[in-house]
Amino acid sequence: MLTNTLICVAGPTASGKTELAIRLAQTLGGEVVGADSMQIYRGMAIGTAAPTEEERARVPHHMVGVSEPGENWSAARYVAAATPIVDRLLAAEKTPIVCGGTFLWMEALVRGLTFAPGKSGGAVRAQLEEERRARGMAPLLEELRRVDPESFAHLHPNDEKRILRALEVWRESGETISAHNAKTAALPPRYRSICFALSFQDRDDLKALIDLRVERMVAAGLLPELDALLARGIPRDSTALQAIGYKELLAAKDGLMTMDEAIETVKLRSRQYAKRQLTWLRRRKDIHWILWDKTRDFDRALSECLDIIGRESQKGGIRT
RNA sequence: GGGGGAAUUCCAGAGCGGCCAAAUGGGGCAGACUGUAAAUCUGUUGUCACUGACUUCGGUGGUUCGAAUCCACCUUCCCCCA
Repeated sequence: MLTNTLICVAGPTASGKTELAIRLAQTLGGEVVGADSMQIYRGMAIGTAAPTEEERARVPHHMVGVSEPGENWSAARYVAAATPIVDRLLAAEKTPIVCGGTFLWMEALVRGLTFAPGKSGGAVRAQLEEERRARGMAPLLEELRRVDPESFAHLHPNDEKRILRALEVWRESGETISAHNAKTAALPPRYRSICFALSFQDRDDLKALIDLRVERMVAAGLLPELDALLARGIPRDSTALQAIGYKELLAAKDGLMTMDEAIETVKLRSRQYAKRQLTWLRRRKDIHWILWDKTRDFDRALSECLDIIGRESQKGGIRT
């Protein structure tokens, strides 16, 4: 059992994170801490492929299905909520198995990122949005160039979201986001961690599994699940209904496409999402890849992980 | 059976004598990512010996200095009248 280290289980959607995390938790005497921006919501189990009742009965899960879908989460809020849980587990000598598809959240938790001030939905942000509506991006871009030339240099002019964010941080704190990020990047990670990423050797196998899983979601009642959310009055523009699967079926309900087209779109968007996840993970050089050959063999994956954990422990610093 | 229309690069779809390896969108591939991240943004996408050359726009043959663009025939598809 590891007592001062957490294990991360990453990988693109449908790669088998949930099952591997549970097996690791069972073997190491740990508990699963979700790191997923959509599985965090209640009532979206089918569409987000969240761990089932049976799976959750095998080992305790945290940060999964804990929020009303109408709420808005962010990486910062997630870190604030998950850190005490991780600390509590470590204090109880249980290994936190951090598992999920939102790698920004996962990394922020492990590294202990402190985000620059300014919360989404704040007054400064509203002001910025208003200025953009009134005068367009050009003056804002010019302000960024003046105020934070470093961010200006590496942000693409079309990347409005990040430009607004950079200005928000500046106006709110008087510190540039580039200075803040440089500062936090230099900090040592809050937790020692060993990270695994699951994927398939051949991406076509991943794609096939994603397609299959979407079909299963539909068969399992994705549409009724969406209807239930709508019946509960979850706003259509909420973060939760931006989730792949829900937004496409919603479009079909609105008559923008047929249900079959919507389902095909869900498959497509899921594949594209998986690709983005892989891009994110590829730049992490400290990650241990576990690659499936055609089918997912969890016995083999588990023993591979345990070998790696054993080797990493030998390197020192990790108490077992 | 008669009349009309269309065939373009992975897909859709512009182009309608030279500025076309061919707009644009989609998809693919690659990348970025520090408070919405299942989001958002970027690059690239005929081949090669890649600031140049070569092969493409249903097929064959013509007209022309020059054709994806014009003509003839052929093939396939669509529509209308029977």
